[in-house]
Amino acid sequence: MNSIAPELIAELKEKKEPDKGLPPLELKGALVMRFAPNPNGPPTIGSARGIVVNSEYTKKYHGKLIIRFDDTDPATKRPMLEAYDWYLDDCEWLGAKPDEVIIASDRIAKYYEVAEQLIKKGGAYVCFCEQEEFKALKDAKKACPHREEAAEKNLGFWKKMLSGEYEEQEAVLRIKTDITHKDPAIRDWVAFRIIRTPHPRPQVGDKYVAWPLLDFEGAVEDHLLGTTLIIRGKDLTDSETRQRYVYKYMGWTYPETMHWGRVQIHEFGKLSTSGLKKAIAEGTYTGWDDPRVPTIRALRRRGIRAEALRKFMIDLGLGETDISLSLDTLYAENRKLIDPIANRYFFVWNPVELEIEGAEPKVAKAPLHPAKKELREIPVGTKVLVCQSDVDILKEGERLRLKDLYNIEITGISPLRAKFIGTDMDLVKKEKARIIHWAPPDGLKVRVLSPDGEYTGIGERGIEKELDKVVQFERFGFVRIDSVSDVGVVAYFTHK
RNA sequence: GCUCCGAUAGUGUAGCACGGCCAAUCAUGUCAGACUCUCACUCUGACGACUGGGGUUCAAAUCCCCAUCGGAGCACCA
Repeated sequence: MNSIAPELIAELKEKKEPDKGLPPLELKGALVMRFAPNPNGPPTIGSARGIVVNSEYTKKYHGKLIIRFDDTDPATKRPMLEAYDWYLDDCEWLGAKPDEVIIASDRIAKYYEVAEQLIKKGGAYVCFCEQEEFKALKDAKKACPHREEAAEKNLGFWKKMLSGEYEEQEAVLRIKTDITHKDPAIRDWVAFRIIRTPHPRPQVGDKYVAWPLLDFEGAVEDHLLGTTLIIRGKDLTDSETRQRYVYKYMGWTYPETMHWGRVQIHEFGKLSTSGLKKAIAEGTYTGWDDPRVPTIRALRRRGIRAEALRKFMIDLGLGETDISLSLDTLYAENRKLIDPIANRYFFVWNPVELEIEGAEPKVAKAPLHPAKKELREIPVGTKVLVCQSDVDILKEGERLRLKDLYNIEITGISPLRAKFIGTDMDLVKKEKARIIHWAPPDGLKVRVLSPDGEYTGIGERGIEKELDKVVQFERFGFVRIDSVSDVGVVAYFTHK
């Protein structure tokens, strides 16, 4: 076979190895995609999926990527002023710099225009029903009295809505769908409501009282922006059916859509943006980049590479099933990137002093990285620090190796004492003695902030030169050196 | 309750549009071993799945039906 038709073999192989990760797209024309967050908090790991998947497709198919801030709720999901920049910053970090940035609250007038046209076409009406009253009617597949009002009259009501003559809850603009639609979620949905709370953006402030809901704002924007493909969470699947009514009235073409299921991360559980906001305000977390928090900022601070996060997200694919995953895979991905470049250092947490008899002061030499020749030098006297967790399993008389230093025999547990017994590696090779790491008593104070708490101890000198770099604390894990000061070094735990 | 959607190893995923190349891919995980002056890395090996039941067919992970389980929407949130 190989000799008669090698190209067939190649073709078969190609079929067997389709695009790993994201499914290929069947495009009819140019690709325009958007990522549309509400900036009511910083981008989370969940946002990263949207950012990465959208950008991956637009990169692959030479499309256009738009980031659109859906910030049309000044009250319930109130936008956070800093978050706009955080999104742009994290997008850029993730290699997803958008071609265009749109802020919905700057474009309210455009939504008003469409609303007016819809009213004129008889596709929308101002409804004065109380919420429960309308729900009862809707559930019974019955129209409310306002539904049949003439377009002219509705136009008048609409103008009053805009000029602030109605209070909150008093009037809404509804899109006329099919009041008997088999799915109650579709029946005459709300497009605009009154909100008296000023918008946090000073450019907008109290300029408007009639605010569009997401389904309306998104419908208009996706048309205006020329979006050709929408990928979003499956919680928004019904939006498509609702929005299609607007598109039908206006004679627009609806974009293609794809949806993904909910993602839950084991390590973080069910943390909502509002829940996090509260926990931060209460001081449970130190901020939006606390290592225990599922934001992109936190991962960055911990030394996770954008490349690893991208691959992680792409490998998830686009399933509609809800998924529940562990960050282990992300860590494994990241480890592949940082292990070859991270320098190695000793860090002793919960240090215990160990006095060594018969040891001459010397300078220990250890490789900066196991694959490289460069050495780091650590001056040692007759005392070293070792981890409490190593001491816990130590027995008197045990012989062991202090890594890159020399061999000792334990002569006492408390206080901890040992005697120098040589430098020969045979102790490890023939006697299978344990090797533990250590630090000089006059080393650097180090604090490591990790998702499961804080570790404090002493690290060898040299760590202070690695500011902002990811290093490996041997037998501990990878950390990013976050700050270096007189009081010591602060590191953020990356992963094992 | 009404309306949609989904289900492949512990986890995530490929395969499903067009049934046979599938005793099912890849990654991660776990365990064992090799290497190593780290419990890291690397290498080797092992473990582990088509939700269940019917049907169609020579042939079903793939098509059809039912059941079960899971999720989403039914907001003047996004």
